[in-house]
Amino acid sequence: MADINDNPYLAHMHDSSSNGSSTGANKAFSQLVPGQTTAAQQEAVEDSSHNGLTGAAYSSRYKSILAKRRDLPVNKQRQGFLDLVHNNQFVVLVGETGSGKTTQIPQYMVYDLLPQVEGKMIACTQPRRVAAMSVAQRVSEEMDVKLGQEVGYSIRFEDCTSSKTVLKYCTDGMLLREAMSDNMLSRYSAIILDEAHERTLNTDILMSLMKTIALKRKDIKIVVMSATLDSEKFQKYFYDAPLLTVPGRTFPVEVYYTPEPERDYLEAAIKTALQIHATEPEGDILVFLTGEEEIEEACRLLSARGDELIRRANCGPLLIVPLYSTLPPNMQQRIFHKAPEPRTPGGAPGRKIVVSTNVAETSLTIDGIVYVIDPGFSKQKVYNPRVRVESLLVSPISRAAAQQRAGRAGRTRPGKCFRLYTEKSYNNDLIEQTYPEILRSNLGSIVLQLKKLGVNDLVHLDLMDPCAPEVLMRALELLHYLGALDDDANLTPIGHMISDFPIDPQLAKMIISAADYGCTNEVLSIAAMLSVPNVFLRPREAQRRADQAKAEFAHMDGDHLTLLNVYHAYKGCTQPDKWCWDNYLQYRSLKSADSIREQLRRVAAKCDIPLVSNNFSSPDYYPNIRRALTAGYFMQVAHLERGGQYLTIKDNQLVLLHPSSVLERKPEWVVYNEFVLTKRHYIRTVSEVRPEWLLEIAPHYYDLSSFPPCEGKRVLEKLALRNAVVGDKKPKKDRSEKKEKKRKSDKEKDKDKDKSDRKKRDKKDKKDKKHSSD
DNA sequence: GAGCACTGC
Repeated sequence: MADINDNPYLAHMHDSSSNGSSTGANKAFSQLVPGQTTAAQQEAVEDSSHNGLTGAAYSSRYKSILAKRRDLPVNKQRQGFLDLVHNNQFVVLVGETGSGKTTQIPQYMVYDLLPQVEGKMIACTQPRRVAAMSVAQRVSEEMDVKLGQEVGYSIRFEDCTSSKTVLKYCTDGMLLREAMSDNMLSRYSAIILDEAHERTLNTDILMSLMKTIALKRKDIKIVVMSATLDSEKFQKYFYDAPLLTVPGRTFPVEVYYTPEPERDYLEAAIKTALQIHATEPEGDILVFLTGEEEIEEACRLLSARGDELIRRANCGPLLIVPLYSTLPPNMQQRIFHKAPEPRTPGGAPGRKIVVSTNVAETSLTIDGIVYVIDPGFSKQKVYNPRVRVESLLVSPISRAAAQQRAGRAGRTRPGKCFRLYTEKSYNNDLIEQTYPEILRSNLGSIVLQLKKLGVNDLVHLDLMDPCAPEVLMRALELLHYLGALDDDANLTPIGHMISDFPIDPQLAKMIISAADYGCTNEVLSIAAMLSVPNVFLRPREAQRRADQAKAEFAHMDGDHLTLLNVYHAYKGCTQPDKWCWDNYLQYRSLKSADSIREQLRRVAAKCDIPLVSNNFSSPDYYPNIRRALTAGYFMQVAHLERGGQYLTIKDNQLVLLHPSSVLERKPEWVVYNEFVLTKRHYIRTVSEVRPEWLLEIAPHYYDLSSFPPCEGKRVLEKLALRNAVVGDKKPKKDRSEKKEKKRKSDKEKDKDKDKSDRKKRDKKDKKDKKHSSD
């Protein structure tokens, strides 16, 4: 291998390590019997002078918080909850906003199961990291312990727990990862799944997993908590589990509908907002729109027309604030600013208008909102398994989402919600619930995780909403081509490794293959850069300057190597935030790429993947990186046809290079990272590849007999023919090719073997699919 | 010659 000093991409590399351990004596809650406590007993322990977990005297703050906790709606049902938990393995709990379920229920479980005595922890999952962190912080205060000791949290990049931890808040993805190495979750005596109504991919998988675990572990308790009244579905799914309903603590919200459908919801939203400002009493406004562009447009119009209103109608001043996730953090902070003061003392009050995407629906809470304007749309992810493309579509929201939006008006006092659609439309056109994510996603990564979790029969996988068989087939097909699954759909050694990486399977395959080409260091950086939101900024007012800045990083072989250049330059600069600003780069994305790279590096090291680089001056330095790309993304290749347009391989989709690509010269063969479906079909993040690599690296996929006719096929055929003629003279073949060859010949042999029914069915499905995609 | 709802490991 090369001298590391030759390679500018490695200048940043350094090791890091962390360690921490501590022990402490616990005093048992001597009068309590695990799994048989009463509310009165629990309260007596809480009321005593000393903390049973730490042995220390309770602080005065503890006592004042305790009084407030006793006042929460959920506390009135403490005994009822304990009765249900004692007599059932599964309990479903529906609690609206303000019920206190997220903070209190896990504590009741601690007092009931006494994890400090029994040696098994209690986990409470959250869909989002911030929630896991902030709730753990709050609960550690309520229990009068130091965060990270008895009460902690565990999220990606941060494990804030210790050997003393008895209650752990974590993201559902984190618990799922843990289950991959401990299939029975044997460290836990209870799992509490919070926000289950959101039906995120990870929650759905966890729920299914909990059913399997519960069958084999009669000692584990499972509480599923949700905020909606859609409880019957949850009860039924969990073997007719009992239900506990806890009222919330919010203010009433009056809902208004438009008498006629609105033709232009953007215009209607702006009009409504200004009308509220002119006629309604003090209180801030929250407007829900679908995306960045729409929001910026609305803010421009609002501020122009607002100014006019202020001049002509003597209204109060306006503070107009856009809100979407890619907005820089300092701009996001503006949502917490106070509404402006009247222009003159005693004049018309000022008002804040927040124009937001869905972030304000669940992730972010803005205090002081009294009026909500809901046009009834949001951008939603949809997955089309036929073309294997996930895309974002503006779609009508569900009734549940509409209720959630309306609820945002009643957090501090009674509010009003203006729906820009008719009541009839609300009742007849909107669906009850948003389709769960699992029905709208590519499942490649999920199927692999399930395999790792020990789920072998995916067809009969017990999900709350079973996914479409075609989506499963697509996932199995992808994993099979990547070499992650064998012909019996069992995990291969490579599959085990891929599943250890918390990224798309193609990306993981790319990293693993990079070892064959001596360039794991570089490919790790590229994989990290591909795992974060777009790093290139292009503000409307500085597009040319932004493009020039980007051109400085451009690599002639394509966008992947351009990303490598950016990452390297980022690591080499002294003032990263300023440097990013000067170069029109998203600092947040680069920082996050850096953490992800470190995580991937650790996983790679754990898998014994050598961390290596080629000699930087070698002519093969860059081609080898692109070979590794090909090893992961050989299924996402496009060929330039004579008409000057690209056709994707096998699917024969007409696509264009995305205008953001640095590739101006249209190479004949390209791999792409992403298929973007908007007004046109684009391929984004694209690099040139050699056709002979395709045949070498993925001969099982580039089996030309199964190819639909196209120009690209003819090129490959000629190439294959030539290879066959000169084949014997070519002594050196790379390792991965040999491996693939062997796999393929095994596959041929396998065809003659006796097969199980399921396997036959799988094969048949595959064949059918091939026909349909022709 | 264009877009990027939102999470998460």
